[in-house]
Amino acid sequence: MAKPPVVSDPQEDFPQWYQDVLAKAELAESGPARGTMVIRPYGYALWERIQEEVNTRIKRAGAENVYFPLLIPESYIHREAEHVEGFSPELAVVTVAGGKELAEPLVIRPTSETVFGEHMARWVSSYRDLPLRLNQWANVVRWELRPRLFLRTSEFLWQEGHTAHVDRADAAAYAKQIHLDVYHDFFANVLAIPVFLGRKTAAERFAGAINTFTCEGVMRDRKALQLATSHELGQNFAKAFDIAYTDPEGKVRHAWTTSWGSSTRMVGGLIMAHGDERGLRVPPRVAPIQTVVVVVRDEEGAGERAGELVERLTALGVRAKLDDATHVGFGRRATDWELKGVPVRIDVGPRDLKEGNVTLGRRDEEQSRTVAIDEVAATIPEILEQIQHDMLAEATRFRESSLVDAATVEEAAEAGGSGVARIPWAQLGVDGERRLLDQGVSVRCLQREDGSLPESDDETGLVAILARAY
RNA sequence: CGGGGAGUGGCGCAGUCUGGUAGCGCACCCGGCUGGGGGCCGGGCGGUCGCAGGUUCAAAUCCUGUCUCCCCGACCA
Repeated sequence: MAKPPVVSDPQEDFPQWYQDVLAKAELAESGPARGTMVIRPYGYALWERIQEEVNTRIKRAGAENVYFPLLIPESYIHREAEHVEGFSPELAVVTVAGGKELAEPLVIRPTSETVFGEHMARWVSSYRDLPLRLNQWANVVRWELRPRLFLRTSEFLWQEGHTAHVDRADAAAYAKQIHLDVYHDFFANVLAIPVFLGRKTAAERFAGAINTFTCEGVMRDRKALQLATSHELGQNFAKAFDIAYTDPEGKVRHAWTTSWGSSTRMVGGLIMAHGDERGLRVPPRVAPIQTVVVVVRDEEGAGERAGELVERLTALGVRAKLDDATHVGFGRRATDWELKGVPVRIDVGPRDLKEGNVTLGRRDEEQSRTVAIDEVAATIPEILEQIQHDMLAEATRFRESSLVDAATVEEAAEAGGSGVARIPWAQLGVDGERRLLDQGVSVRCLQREDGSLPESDDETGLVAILARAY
């Protein structure tokens, strides 16, 4: 009856636990080229759900999807000084094609500000063309020194938004809107991950940005993970690529641009924020399979009744799946669904069926219970919502328990080394930031006392959120 | 680039110090029993021990060279 442990203890050895979950829940494995990743069907199903939810929110925020090329002329990258400096070391470059040395090397996009800039410049000529709000789903390549599956792979999948606006205020407002209405909303309400919202310090900012907003999640090992960022690019790229428009007074002005992105790293974040000693736990709203109906043994019409149950659940809008692979032992299948983190499991077998019952178990609870087969389907939507709610509440409690208010830089170093520390930014300062970085503790973001997004780094009363990060 | 470690059936490992017929677990194949939490019993397939050279009657094991991979750090969504 006991549920056997199937992955290593997350308390003991978190990296090992993470590897185990990736392998045993069949999420992903390393690809042939260094730092690349093969995403397996179940891992990709999670990604597809994430994509769907993020994409819906992006469209709601008024951006349209487009597709830009993978290969970028090297000269593009060089047009924005900070941008080149930031990305040069991690570029993969194509120098030979069609059997010949290329006149100009092509870089594999590490991000697409430059190509977007080049084309946005052609599409914008009047203030009436603005704002121009574009997004693309694509793969990018950054030759990282130390890859980790999902968290930092050389090639990864992401969504990158690129927009152009008439002035600074409009660009800033949009970056903020995306940050709150797309990213923050998605993390809180779908992934059930409470995030720290804030601005990056100058040291941590995106190459070429004048401001970077970030969402920082806290993982089960109390390290921080940057889950999404939104950048105000000022006029840096607009000037480099000549994105200019004529205003109502007939004056030609450079636009103000933004960019924002979230990646397959979110899958890693999902695993590390919610996983436990039995594997992955997936919040119902993002779960590709919300309820699995397991045929224990196909006797007493269990197979048929289970099939009917799946149909009823599907009709109720539940993403349900039938597991009638009775040639595989029950224990094996139960463990596999648990590893994959399916929120609800219903076992249909001859023993319970004689009484007209089935067994219902929540992935986030130990005990399962016996319920009438005729009534179980109708209760599932509400149970799923309850699980969604409970998982966010639990993650929020965990985050609060990881957070320590530090009075001194020394205290902050101590607390940030093993959890998350909060200290007034005025007290830490750029010098303190540099000192902590030597100890592996970085400023994850600057935020207001109440946790909201500051308008600028110079606001008084800002606090710095400190932690070790992935 | 700095610091550690590992290369042995498909996967994970032991054996190396102290040379002497290549082993274990998982997976796989066959048969049977099982079946409400990774089943049990029996039988079987599969490896010239990363590569090259050397020492020796004899090398996974000792020596020399070489290649590859992993982990920690620097870089980062």
